[in-house]
Amino acid sequence: MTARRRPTDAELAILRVLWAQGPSTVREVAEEMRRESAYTTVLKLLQIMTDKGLVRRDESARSHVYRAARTERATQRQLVRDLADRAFGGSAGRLAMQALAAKKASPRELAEIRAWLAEQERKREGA
Amino acid sequence: MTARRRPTDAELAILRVLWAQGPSTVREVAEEMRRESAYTTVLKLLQIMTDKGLVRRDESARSHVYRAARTERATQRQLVRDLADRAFGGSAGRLAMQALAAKKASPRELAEIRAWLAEQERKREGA
DNA sequence: ACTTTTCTACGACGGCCTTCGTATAGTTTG
DNA sequence: CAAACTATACGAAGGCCGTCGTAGAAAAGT
Repeated sequence: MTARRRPTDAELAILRVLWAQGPSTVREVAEEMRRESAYTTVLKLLQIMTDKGLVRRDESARSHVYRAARTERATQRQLVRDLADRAFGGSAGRLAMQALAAKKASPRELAEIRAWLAEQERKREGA
Repeated sequence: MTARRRPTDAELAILRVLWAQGPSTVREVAEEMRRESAYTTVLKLLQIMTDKGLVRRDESARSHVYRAARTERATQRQLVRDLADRAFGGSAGRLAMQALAAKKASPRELAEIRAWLAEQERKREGA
């Protein structure tokens, strides 16, 4: 069974680059992170992440090309669920409330939430 | 400069007990966690957490009494902010959206969100 | 008093994370 | 071709985490 372990901080930092840039070589990732980590550190991490299944590696060229194995969204969901379990008694809803309370929302976010709310109510009526 | 580090998994598990039960002795915490950790493990963790400032210790009795140094709410906020930074480009709003998407909300949560939304709009009008 | 129980303190181990240096091999360039 | 460059692989070090055993003091029970 694939008991999913959550990505570590350094792994997440690399995934962020991969999501933003799309499939990349070690050099491309390292270049983007040159303030944070040396080239060989990024390489090593990517190798480990390959073993863990966090990224996929295309070895057809000499410079291997890495891509995230899971989408940003899927990973976010995993992390949210994980945090909900660890600190919110499993309630993603309470987590959401805290997140809202923590920050003023942009108009765009406000609109999204309004839309989401409307949909929830529609579902409720429908049922 | 209290560069706050986030509590580890085991530390958070202990904090959860402390928040739920209020100030407790090692035994009381360990009893609640007997499925997870041995007595001395809980003890050691609490000692480390004392050094880190995560809990406060009252040594006036032979059995020391520990209490969480920060409220559950404050810690939740910290964790939310941390996750937002690491996986949502710093946007707690986007984190909230993901959390909402991940789960059907209860009527109670729905009501809270409606209230929150109304308040946001009131603020916006006022400004 | 002595034995048993109940504490805290401490040390140590194994594991994982992150770091980077070095080795080695393939590629480009003068 | 030889030198310089660029890749991957690998090993090792240092740090923190979580685990628990053991020692030894204090208290309670008999």
